[in-house]
Amino acid sequence: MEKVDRRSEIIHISAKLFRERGYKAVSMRDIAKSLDIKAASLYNHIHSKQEILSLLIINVAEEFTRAMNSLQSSNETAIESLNKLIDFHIEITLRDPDAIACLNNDWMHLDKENRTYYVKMRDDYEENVRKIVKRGIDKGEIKEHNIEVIVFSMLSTLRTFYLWYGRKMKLNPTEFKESLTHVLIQGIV
Amino acid sequence: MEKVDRRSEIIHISAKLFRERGYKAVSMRDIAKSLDIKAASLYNHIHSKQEILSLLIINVAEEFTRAMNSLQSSNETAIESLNKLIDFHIEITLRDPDAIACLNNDWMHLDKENRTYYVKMRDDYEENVRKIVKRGIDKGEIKEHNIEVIVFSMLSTLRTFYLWYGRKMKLNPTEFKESLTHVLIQGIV
DNA sequence: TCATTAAACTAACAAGTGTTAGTTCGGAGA
DNA sequence: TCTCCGAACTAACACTTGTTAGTTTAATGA
Repeated sequence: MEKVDRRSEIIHISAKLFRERGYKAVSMRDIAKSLDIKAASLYNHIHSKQEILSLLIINVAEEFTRAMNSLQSSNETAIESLNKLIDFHIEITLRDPDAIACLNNDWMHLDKENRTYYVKMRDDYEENVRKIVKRGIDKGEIKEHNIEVIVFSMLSTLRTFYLWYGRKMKLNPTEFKESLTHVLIQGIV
Repeated sequence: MEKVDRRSEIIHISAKLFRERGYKAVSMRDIAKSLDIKAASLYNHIHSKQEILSLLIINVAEEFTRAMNSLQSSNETAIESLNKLIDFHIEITLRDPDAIACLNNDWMHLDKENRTYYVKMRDDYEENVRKIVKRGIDKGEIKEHNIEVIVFSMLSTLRTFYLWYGRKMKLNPTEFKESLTHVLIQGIV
């Protein structure tokens, strides 16, 4: 009954291995061995190693882009927007931490076409966060600090969340979300 | 007069390449080509590719450890300690961003011995930050949030600082330091 | 001037890389 | 029962990897 198709199995196990060692350090034979088959058999299900990487990275990047766009449309306060931003970062990270690790660490190994596409999405994403913060400052919701510093500190934390959750953190997602939001927005003093 | 020895040249150019593509994706022939020599010639100056990586990572890791230890001894407030922490993170990052990139992304490619040593240093380091935050909470300097969330948010930001500085940030180090300290400690609202 | 030496070179190695071609095999549908 | 066909296999390919051995070269110091 547990009929999950091989293709998804390959992609999931690859994500796990790429996360542990990085794309370049994982060979097709490594992936195959994890599934108890031979490397050549992988090609019955996927076209290339590169395809696995693009699937992993582009899918999750598009997911972030969609989440960001759905934020854009509503007209709420900047702080409300940032709250939702934190929200979906946590949600996506919990759903697929391995893919996020790949995105963070191996995007430069995408082929030219996908790399360009990814970098465009990333830049647009950051620009949107910048706009939210700017809006908050203009309306007096956010203190007048350097925008770049705020954006950078927030995104650094959210992007490397996958490294921390489950390691030392015993909170459930809801508690964690609340705690993180406070720390990122109200500060610690 | 510009007599910098080859060994340091090799290490610096390697750091730059490792940062761009990752340790596994950079070959000895790549490093050699950057210096306009052949791969075999590298071995007149270094013992192995692995040696380059350990030098880069262990040196900067020890630098962080030393900075942390010098913090330990003084008896100042937790906030003052965190201020100094931010300080030397910025300072070390500005001095050697490439080595920090290697440390962040390629530590898992260290040989067993150095990997164990590095992980020990990293864990001790995090534990020390945790202690500072705990001290701050106990003395009422820091709000009673989940310690792990505070430590994680702070270290994530400081560790990925190398990715941001120089890209969009036009501030000089002093201005930047002030801005970052405010954001990390007082929050943004 | 001659011996020494650091640092470059060429050539080669064994192992590992992603990938393709062609084959085998067992189960599903006619 | 026979025919397909997906999914595994073996074998091999062309190329890249880190590294070693042995050689050349140009500069230095006696």
